[in-house]
Amino acid sequence: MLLIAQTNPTMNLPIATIQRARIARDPRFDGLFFVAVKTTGIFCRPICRARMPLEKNVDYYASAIQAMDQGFRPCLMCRPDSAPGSFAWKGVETTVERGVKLLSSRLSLNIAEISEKLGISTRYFNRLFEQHLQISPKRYQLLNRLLFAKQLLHESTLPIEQVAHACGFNAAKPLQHHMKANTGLTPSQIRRANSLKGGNEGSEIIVYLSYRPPYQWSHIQAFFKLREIHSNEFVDDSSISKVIKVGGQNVLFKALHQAEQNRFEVRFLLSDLSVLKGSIGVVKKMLDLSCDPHAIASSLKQSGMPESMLRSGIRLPGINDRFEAGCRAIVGQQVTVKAAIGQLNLLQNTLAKRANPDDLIAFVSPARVAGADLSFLKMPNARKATLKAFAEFMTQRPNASIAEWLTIKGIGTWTVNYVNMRHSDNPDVFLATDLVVKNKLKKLAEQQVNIDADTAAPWRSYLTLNLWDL
DNA sequence: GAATTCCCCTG
DNA sequence: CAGGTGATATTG
Repeated sequence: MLLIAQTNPTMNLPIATIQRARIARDPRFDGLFFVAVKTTGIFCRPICRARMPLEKNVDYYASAIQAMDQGFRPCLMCRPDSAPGSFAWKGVETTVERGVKLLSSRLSLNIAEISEKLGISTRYFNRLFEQHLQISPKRYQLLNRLLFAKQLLHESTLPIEQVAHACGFNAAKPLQHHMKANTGLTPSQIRRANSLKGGNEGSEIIVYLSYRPPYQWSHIQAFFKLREIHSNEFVDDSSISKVIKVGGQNVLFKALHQAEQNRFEVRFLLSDLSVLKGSIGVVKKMLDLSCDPHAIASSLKQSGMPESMLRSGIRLPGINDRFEAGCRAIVGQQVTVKAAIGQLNLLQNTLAKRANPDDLIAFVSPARVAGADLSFLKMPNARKATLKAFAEFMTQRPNASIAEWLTIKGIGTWTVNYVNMRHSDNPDVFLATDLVVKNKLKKLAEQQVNIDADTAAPWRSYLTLNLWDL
């Protein structure tokens, strides 16, 4: 028997395909249909590791909601009730992924603290890590620390003692010891190859971050300038400054573009060196410094994008903070960039007052927005409610996956995709439903220019960006 | 490496 | 519904 409702357009699959997908536990069908077992009253995802039920005992549903409506309860192993893309949904893979991320961005945390953040025992974390990456977390962390130390020795003038602290060591000694043991060189030998001049004035730390040219600074500069939130960031012709939150701390940075050297000179103002690595990561992400412009350009050409329209060296302007990204997306629904940014500035100015009009301060916190009366904003009431619900959600579950935001009323696929494009590390987000993108594609089609978005994979974010004016 | 948890089948 | 089987994830 087949109980798939026609309400789900993806569900026009032949029954034989569904059956085969189930037997094979084919992950490509995960989320497209659900398997309900009549004998137990439990429903699962096609990938569920549980014992395979007999064909005569199963019903198929297009959605978890439908299965639950029919009286089935979600399986405790495969969690068909969780949102696709969430941590619970993706399981072990994301745990390792998050572990790697934490390990390489928070150098001062030990393995026990990381495991705790992941919600698993250190024992299991060790095993998973070893299993997937063939290296222990401890060793991975050490090499990461040394790599970062080497970078700082080369690309900053930070004293060695402070380099050690920035890498999660308690003192210079252990850094010297491990560096010598693993690279054959001591930190001061590495430092000697550094030709950078100038000290670190006060508590300011200067780091030089290079990129692969070409880099179209004018585009990313204009993009950020147009979306500037005045008390949080400052954009001028050659630099961008912003207060970011890293590891619970506020960090001010100023990234100055130095086109001749293909790099940015980045100055950080931070109270604790342990967040330096994370801060550098944020800047790299915002300015898209790791991208390979040549690979992207050739892939965009394949999609049918005319050479004349292709902006060489275009970068994806990133947003590191998830709450900020969500706010920008929600407020930006269905309105011009200008209108949206006006409201964001109003939000920031009303709820996050600065002591001194020249100071830069952090973006308003979720708690502040959740607790505020938002009637001062000029936007539809429904959108204000969404913004507030989103802020509440973020105070409760700041680490929930972005896909889970879909459960909030007023947050749909466009909003989630926009956030994914600007915040996630996946460069393959195509905003097919975006109004500007649609209009542009239509206009191009009228001029006999047909763009096949799929062939731009895995760089479809850049295709989207190229279709926007700014 | 054992114990636990969870699922599905059969009687 | 109870009892038994098999399989995987996770822990101590």
